[in-house]
Amino acid sequence: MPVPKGSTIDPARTRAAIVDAATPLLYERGLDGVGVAELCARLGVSRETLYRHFGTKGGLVQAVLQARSDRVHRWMAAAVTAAGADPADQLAAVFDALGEWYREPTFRGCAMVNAAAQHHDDPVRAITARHLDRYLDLLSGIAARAGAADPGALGRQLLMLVEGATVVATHHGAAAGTAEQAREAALALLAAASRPPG
Amino acid sequence: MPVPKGSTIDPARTRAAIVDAATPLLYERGLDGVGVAELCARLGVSRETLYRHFGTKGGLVQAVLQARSDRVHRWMAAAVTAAGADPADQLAAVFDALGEWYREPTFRGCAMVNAAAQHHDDPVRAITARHLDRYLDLLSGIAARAGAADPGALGRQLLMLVEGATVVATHHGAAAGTAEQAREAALALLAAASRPPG
DNA sequence: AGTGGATGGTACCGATCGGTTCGATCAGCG
DNA sequence: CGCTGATCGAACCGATCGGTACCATCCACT
Repeated sequence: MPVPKGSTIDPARTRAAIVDAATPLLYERGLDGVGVAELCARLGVSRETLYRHFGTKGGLVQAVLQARSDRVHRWMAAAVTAAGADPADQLAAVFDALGEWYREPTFRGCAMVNAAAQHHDDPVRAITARHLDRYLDLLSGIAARAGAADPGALGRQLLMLVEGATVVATHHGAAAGTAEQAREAALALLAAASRPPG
Repeated sequence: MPVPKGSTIDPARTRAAIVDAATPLLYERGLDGVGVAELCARLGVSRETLYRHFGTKGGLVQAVLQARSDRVHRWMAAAVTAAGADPADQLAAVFDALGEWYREPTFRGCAMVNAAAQHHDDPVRAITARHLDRYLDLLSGIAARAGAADPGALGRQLLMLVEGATVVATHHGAAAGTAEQAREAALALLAAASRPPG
């Protein structure tokens, strides 16, 4: 039964379509860079439908950010698991995936960082903070499997490389091998931390 | 002669005062988060004066960003020169300075990254790109003095740590020793690159 | 004292913003 | 068929936006 009881057209499908269509537009032009009018026009959706599903523009923004965070996380997790069991290979896979992202013509930096730079208020910050937390979990897990003495600290250092590489790639173009340099730095840190000190 | 020929009140002084007063406000609330009306009210400046000096709000934004970039660069350069001749000490001084910044209650992330996230258009991007370039020059110089095989590549890796640490500090609070972890990572990369491979 | 440029204060402009409302339309279920 | 609810399209609202115009004021130099 593709349609839930008591309704004719599936609202959940409409909602998902709106989120999917709004995501690239809000990412490219910025959360405040595109108004509701243009948003509805590009989405092929009436104003009333948008407000009935999300209540406010901020609600749509939160839904878009949450969906994007989930998507990025699934993408990264898939890249890691596809890299095999070696923690170094897994870490290299993370930065290779980032390199692919940087080379996409639509790349405009980390959507979470961009969003937080604009709306340093309420619920958006919660979403971006959770996004970074999930990233940290992924990297700390790699650090732990590599036998790092302090997986949490190494994970945070690796997270800095991930976000820093994204910032540098955003501002210095994708041509230079930003992802490759970040990967080498990450592997060097991982190797140093896996080796007992002294 | 504090006053230039042919004028009564020094316009340059007024302009500098406007830039100084607008800087923290635009940094805290975002470039688009504060309107011209409130801006003038907080600055104690009439609308006409602001537009005569900067032509448009974008002109004021560019002047503010340029001034902040200059100030940050002077601050970092001073921290480096005060650290002595050892490149490792100089690099540590950079991250210690960052740590002080992160702990300031007004810290809200890198103003250049925030600005670029909002206005990914022409002149703002030029200012932020030059800001990162100057940062890169500073770090590459340290890498070169440390005898790195590829000072440019190491400089970019260190730049990633600087910007990444700033992002993490912005989203994870200043409590955790973000700057210290970044400093250790940077020193580890510097030591590894100064040592001949193999 | 008088002159002229710099400023403050304020009203005003058109445009756009986010958000609301209303009626027509359309798809599915009984 | 008739009913119900999701949707569209467009008009509309108040607020705010960046920017302009006008005038009184004020300061510094002659």
